[in-house]
Amino acid sequence: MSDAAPPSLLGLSTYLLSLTGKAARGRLADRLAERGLRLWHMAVLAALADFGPHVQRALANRLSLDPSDVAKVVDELAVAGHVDRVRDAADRRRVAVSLTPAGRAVLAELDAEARRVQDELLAPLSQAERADLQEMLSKVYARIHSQSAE
Amino acid sequence: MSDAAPPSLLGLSTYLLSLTGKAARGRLADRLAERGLRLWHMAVLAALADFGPHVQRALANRLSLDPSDVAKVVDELAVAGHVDRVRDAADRRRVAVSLTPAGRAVLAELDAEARRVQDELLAPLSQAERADLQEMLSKVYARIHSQSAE
DNA sequence: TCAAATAGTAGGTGTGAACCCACTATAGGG
DNA sequence: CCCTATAGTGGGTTCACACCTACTATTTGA
Repeated sequence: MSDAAPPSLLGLSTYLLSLTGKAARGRLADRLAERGLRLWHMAVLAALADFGPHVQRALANRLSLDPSDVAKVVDELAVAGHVDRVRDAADRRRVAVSLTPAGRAVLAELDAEARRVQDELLAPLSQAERADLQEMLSKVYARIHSQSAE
Repeated sequence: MSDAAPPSLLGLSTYLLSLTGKAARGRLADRLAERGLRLWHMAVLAALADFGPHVQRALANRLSLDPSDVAKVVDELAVAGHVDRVRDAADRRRVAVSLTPAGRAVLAELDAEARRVQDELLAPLSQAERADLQEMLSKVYARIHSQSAE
């Protein structure tokens, strides 16, 4: 039912990135929402899976997320049984967060879900193109990330 | 200051798209904000420039924006002198929205601004890569758009 | 000519994200 | 032993975005 969008916008990669990014984010978020999760939950689970247990402060740094927001996300994951929180015996201020087997299993499902979203979203691209896209986005991301790290 | 992000997320094009899209959107929005504008203002100006005057309902269809939100955006653009609103003589319910010369000039500046953002964001890519990216994103967008149009 | 449909608009709702402050508990250095 | 820094947490603010509802003015068609 919608008419054609303005070509002068569609000629801007910036604009297309913003639109496709929103679509990607939205679709992934929808799948996560079916399990009562949001993107940050997945990000935390992924960080724990990739790098092992974290103190919350470290999670905040790695994910560029506010410590108080980390606390909330971790709390929700703990309630769901996806992570364990154990207070550090040596430094009782710190809380070590680690993945439970259930959390690892959920993450695997979320990853599969994400790949399904990806297949659907990138359907018009050939396998070679998808690889190129991944490569280019990685470069772009690397620059963004290093800049924000300053 | 930020540590490395989880590789299992960065391996997902979905996730990279979402991140880079957010960066693109954010940076562009920042530039627009300096002029007191938001992305929808630019979208409306672009639609008027590309397709000529629109009745508001047509703008809403073209941009997939709620009619009541179109009214607000158009109202702000009219106050700023970027668009004219004239009531249709034949059908006095309708309001034709058209670009003023000032609006056209502002749009040109916004476009230049967007291209600067783009150059900055896509700096790690060669010219050929940027063209490929644009091409791929166009395909992906076309699919998204046709789906939402159903 | 009257009922239904349509264009525009004012105002409000819900949500998610990003941020920020205050507070408690704990640790560590001088 | 105290002063400062740090980890975690609860609470709240702000903002943009998408959406929805109610209402007025106007047109159209039976």
